[in-house]
Amino acid sequence: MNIYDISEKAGVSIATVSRVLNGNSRVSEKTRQKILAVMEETGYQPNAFARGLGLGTMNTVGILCADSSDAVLASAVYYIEQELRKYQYDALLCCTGYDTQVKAKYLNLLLSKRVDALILAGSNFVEADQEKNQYIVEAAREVPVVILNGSLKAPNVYCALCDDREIMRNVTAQFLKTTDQILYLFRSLTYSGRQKAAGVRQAFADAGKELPERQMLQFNGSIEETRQVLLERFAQGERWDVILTSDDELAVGAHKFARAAGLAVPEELQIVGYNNSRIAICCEPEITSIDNHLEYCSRSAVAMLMQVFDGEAVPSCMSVSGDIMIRGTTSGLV
Amino acid sequence: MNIYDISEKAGVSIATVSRVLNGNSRVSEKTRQKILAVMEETGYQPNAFARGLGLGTMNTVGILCADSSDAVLASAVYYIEQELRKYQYDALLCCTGYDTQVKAKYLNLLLSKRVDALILAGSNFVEADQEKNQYIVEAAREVPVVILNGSLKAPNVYCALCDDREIMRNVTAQFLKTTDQILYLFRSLTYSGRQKAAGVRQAFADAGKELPERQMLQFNGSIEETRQVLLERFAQGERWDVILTSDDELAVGAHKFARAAGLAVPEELQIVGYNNSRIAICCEPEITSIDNHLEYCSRSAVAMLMQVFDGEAVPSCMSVSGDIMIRGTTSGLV
DNA sequence: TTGTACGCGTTATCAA
DNA sequence: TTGATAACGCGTACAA
Repeated sequence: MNIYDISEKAGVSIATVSRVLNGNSRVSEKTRQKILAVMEETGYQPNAFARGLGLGTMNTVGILCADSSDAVLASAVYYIEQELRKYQYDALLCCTGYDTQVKAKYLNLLLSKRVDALILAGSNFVEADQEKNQYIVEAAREVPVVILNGSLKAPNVYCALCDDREIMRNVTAQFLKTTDQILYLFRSLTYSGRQKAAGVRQAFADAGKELPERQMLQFNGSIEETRQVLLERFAQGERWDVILTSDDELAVGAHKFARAAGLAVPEELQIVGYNNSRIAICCEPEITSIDNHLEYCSRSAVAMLMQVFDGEAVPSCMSVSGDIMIRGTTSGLV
Repeated sequence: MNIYDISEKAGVSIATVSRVLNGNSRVSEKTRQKILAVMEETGYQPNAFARGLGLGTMNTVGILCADSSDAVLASAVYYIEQELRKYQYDALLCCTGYDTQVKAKYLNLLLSKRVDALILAGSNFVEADQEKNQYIVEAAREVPVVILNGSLKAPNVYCALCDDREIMRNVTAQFLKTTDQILYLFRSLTYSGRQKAAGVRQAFADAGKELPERQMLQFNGSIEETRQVLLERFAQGERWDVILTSDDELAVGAHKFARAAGLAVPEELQIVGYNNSRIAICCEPEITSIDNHLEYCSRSAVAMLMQVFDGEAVPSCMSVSGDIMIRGTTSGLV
């Protein structure tokens, strides 16, 4: 059932059918009704591919993310998809993993499907080595690229992110008033990973101190493994009053470590998570966590994109504050 | 840059270009190289819409899920997307929410985009009232429909699921050897929700007992709210030796209730979760949970679909056992 | 091995 | 307000 069949049954030309289909041009009410009736009775649906061919778009946006089963990324994908749909865009989802080569490959795959834009969800897309970001810059020559939780200056690239650096500086500074036995436990040096670490360092610098190497611990493992690695360090004599983390999983690991080491939380050890995710409230006491306003950023990212589509002037970067959700694992925060 | 430009620059016809593009028909090595060179230097990419129009497919599968930020559904979506990509299919993601009307609307939206198949992720898609499933049956007249964690008998509908009923019967039966003070705490009566409840009931029936109404508690709230509602019941004098739940969030709520009520776990109260998800291991003691093999089912669902595409004979339903992951919140399970 | 010509189902332009 | 017709870019019989 195509547009010719409809035009024939309705006794009009395909041009007229197309007109009522798209509702822009003027058609007499009588013929419009006639055509609508025929469409109804035949259950006609226009062919999306032909439409795409003619218009050069199928109203589709590609979402790239490393791993949509990760709680944070899953939420981001969800918010993005919801927001896109409000504007009648479909979401083509592509999980890339963390390898740059693979990311580039999949990005180009989506591009070859003629998506109208790309949204890169997650700070892992922007690497410190600018060479490795080149594929993003090139993609932006084809379609607008929006990066969630990452910053990259290039034409046609837009970013929406949280000021991770400032909130980490803030939190660290608060603790530094009473102690500098602070461990910063982080998973990776993605874009926001680097910002967070910089915030911690800056707080130390502002206090006229320097963050000792051994108080920065990079660890990318499960909750159980995190607990283990902290226990080992503890056994070797290391002591901390505060553990800051770059995500809530690590904080849960620290929480379990505290329990295993017999340390009272927050009296003997304070713990701060990041992302304010669901698992932060699964422990007792519940974990104080930094809210990076993922939903707000995600929706804003889409909103920015729509403005770009509309040809409006859009800032290349939008940033929101991180805010502290104070719960039971801290006593020294405001 | 289209196929005509390439053919012109290479001094051949578009047919030949198309042939090297698709690599099926025979082309002399010399002209193939020539054409490839031109493609390379011009950065030519065939137009996916035109291709879709001609072939009637863009190798896209629609994934419907109520809420891709839900941990379980997010994992399902992830596994499905990964598996689809192995077979060179793209995933069009659509989050529908839990309203049947909306689900039907979005399903038809995806259909209008000419997806090659639909995958319905999550047991909430199959309702008890068959009337409400009619839109799925109709969709299956257009394209194959695969349901993950739901069962629906209809032409061109395929299901991959876990035998929730049997494992719940099994677990309940084990506890019934020593006590019948068992509370079954569940969130909703989706397809698998109904199966789980039936399993609990059957175990009671097999033991010659009947599950009292007050030992079935339907509750759809947050962890904190779950804790509250159990505390209220406890305050009213209700006592349980075991709390079985339909998902790990509810189990965490029960866990927090136990702590608040001063009940030792598992000595005074045993708790069983469902889904074997990440949050089951965030508490202390960690929560015994039923593994419904979501990854296996998800990948199998896609595999089934590919076989349907290939015209192979495929069973309309595939089922796997649920298995118990025994952890610290139980003592009476094997 | 290669080329010609048509079909796929729209949208849009230009006349009428 | 309508209709005829040319794009859109590709795949593929059929012919050479």
